[in-house]
Amino acid sequence: MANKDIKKCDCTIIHEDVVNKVKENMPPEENLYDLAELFKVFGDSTRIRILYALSASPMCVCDIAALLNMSQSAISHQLRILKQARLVKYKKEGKVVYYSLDDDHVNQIFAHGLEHVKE
Amino acid sequence: MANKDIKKCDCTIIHEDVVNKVKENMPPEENLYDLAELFKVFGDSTRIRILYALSASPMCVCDIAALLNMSQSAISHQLRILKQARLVKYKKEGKVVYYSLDDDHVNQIFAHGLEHVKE
DNA sequence: TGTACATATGAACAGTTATTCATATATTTG
DNA sequence: CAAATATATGAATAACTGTTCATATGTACA
Repeated sequence: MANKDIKKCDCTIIHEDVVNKVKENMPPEENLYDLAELFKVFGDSTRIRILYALSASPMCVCDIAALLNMSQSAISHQLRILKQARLVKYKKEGKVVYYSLDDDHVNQIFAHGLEHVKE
Repeated sequence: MANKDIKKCDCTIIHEDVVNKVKENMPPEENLYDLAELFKVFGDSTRIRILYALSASPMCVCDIAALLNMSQSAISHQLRILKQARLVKYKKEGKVVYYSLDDDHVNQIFAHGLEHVKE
């Protein structure tokens, strides 16, 4: 019953008890999918640099482009992705759009990630 | 001088002071690159599910494949990536290879990520 | 109203990536 | 040694992604 959708795997289930127990405690598929989507956003050095920059100060698009030495268009595209992931927010002042971090978790996720990387 | 490599950006630097200050406080390019590489590993739902499963219990390759209803080969390929990122370790016992989490940060990164996703 | 400028966006292209398939390696057991 | 089984791996392919280029949108100001 608990195994009814185990079929694609081409090998014997060696420890059925372990598999079933772990399966019971797995979070909903959807949560893990969303989590992967979130980390996918962090998984690009341009976006990481944008987030890091914004954690220091809100900035407009041109400033970010200048800071990272990249085209305005490239930055704008990436900001859209960060916006969709609710990681940055923006405030329009005339022609200029100021972006800033939208979430406290960002810094904490960063911190733990950096610990890992530095070891 | 601080601006010597600002050239690719096709727009005016609106707030040079902000840009320069943020630039001074940016971590080394290399660290941010490594950080992005780490998150890239988390940015796939198969790998996320493997990590989550292993956080519940060490498992062998066949068990993981059965649990996730995927081919042994696909799991093995992903385990190699997780191994290279030093996120999982393994112990060989006869024919069977047991994988387990290799890092405490994993759980903490997970936790903060889930907080974000659930909001 | 027209020009300049900050930002956004769609299409295209190049590079990357996850899975599959076939097969190799290694270990156990008969 | 031969057969069975657990795992690893290389090649191929399909899908995805980041940047560029061209252009559109929207605002300020002369």
